[in-house]
Amino acid sequence: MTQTNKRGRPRKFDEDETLDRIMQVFWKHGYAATSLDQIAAETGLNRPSLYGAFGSKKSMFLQALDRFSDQMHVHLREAGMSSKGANGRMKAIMSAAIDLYTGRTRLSGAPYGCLAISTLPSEAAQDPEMQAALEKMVHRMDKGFASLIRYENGTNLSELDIQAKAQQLSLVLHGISIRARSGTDANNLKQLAYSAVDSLLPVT
Amino acid sequence: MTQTNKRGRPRKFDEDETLDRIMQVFWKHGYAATSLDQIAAETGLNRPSLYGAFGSKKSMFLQALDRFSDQMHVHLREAGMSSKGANGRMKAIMSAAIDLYTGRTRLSGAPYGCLAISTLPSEAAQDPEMQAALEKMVHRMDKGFASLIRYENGTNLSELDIQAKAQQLSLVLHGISIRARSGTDANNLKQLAYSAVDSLLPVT
DNA sequence: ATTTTTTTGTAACGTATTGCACAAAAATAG
DNA sequence: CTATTTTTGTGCAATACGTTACAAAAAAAT
Repeated sequence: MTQTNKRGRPRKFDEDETLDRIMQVFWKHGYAATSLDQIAAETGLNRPSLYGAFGSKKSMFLQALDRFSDQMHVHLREAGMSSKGANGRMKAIMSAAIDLYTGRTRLSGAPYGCLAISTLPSEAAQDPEMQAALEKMVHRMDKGFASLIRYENGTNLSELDIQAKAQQLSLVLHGISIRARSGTDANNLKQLAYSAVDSLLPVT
Repeated sequence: MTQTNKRGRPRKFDEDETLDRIMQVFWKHGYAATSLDQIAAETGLNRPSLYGAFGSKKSMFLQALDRFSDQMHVHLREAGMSSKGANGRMKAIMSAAIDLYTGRTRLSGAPYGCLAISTLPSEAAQDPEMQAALEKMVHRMDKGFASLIRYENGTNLSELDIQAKAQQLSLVLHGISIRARSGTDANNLKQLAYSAVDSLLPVT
């Protein structure tokens, strides 16, 4: 198996746990306004150790982003399983996303919105890698919503309509992330999200 | 009238034109990643002159933001006058906003999305003034859309529904700003926006 | 012409930044 | 026990940052 006993001096920290803390710092302050000193203070490591484990600042950020994306998708997928029908499942997903965005989840400690939507746009115009990361996040969400609609669809919608509706739902969720970051409370956001779901995926 | 002849040495630059250039720099790079040296290079002024005219970096940014907000509202209001009916006017507004977000306007030179939505979220969590600025931008858009719907409404919608629909439309436009920043082209965004308008404000 | 007021531009200050060099420390391998 | 490998932590290098001081310059006022 994965031989965990390597040669040299053992690490003092857990890589995943540290990456979670790194994620929190970027989530709060954004990319540019976060310094490696802040990260070092928050994780308990010093800069050279961070460097050795995660590479440059940008590499740290992109790794934290990947981790966020994966954890968010697990979180939303679980929420979507708790209901039946496109409308109900999508509302459950929206509710879970809003809980995440407003700091009501183990994963998120404060109402910081979506890590990607809150931090990437300000970097995207000056760095193609950041723009690509943003595009990837958006498309991943589109794909997830499309596959849900496709699965629940009673052959009523064309593939084009499915993808259009999925993009509409992503749009709404991104707007909700902005509003979460601006201070709107969770109940208010859920009302908004639910009526958007009702108009896009009526209960029939 | 406003006596433009003041006592001391005259300014070498036009304040409004300079603020427009400052706006462009923040628009592209965001707040934190923009340095005063960049602004100085782009405006042709040196840092002390910038300081004298606009105050601190944050003060510069907030002034550029106010200017953007005003110019955008003029731009959208004009677009909304060119059509009739809630559906048509809102589509015209969406189209104008997307032109602005994708750099097809005199005001915007590149597909940088909305200045506020692209830059403020990453600062909002660590600075209450930035969060307040974001909230103000969002609410101003809500109010504008609500007043259009209210004006065009045939007494069919309650005041609560009007405000809900206005918030939905803001939500959609904010999501579109994100997508513009991620590289989606204008035609694609307009299709998205138009079908959102159709589902929220049907032609009856 | 002299004074007054304002802007300009150089220069500096103090701090914060990313990234790295290097020796000490801590583990395994032989 | 010795050699090898990896991590740790101190410290530093080189630069970039926002902001302010200050003297020269340029206009109006007296």
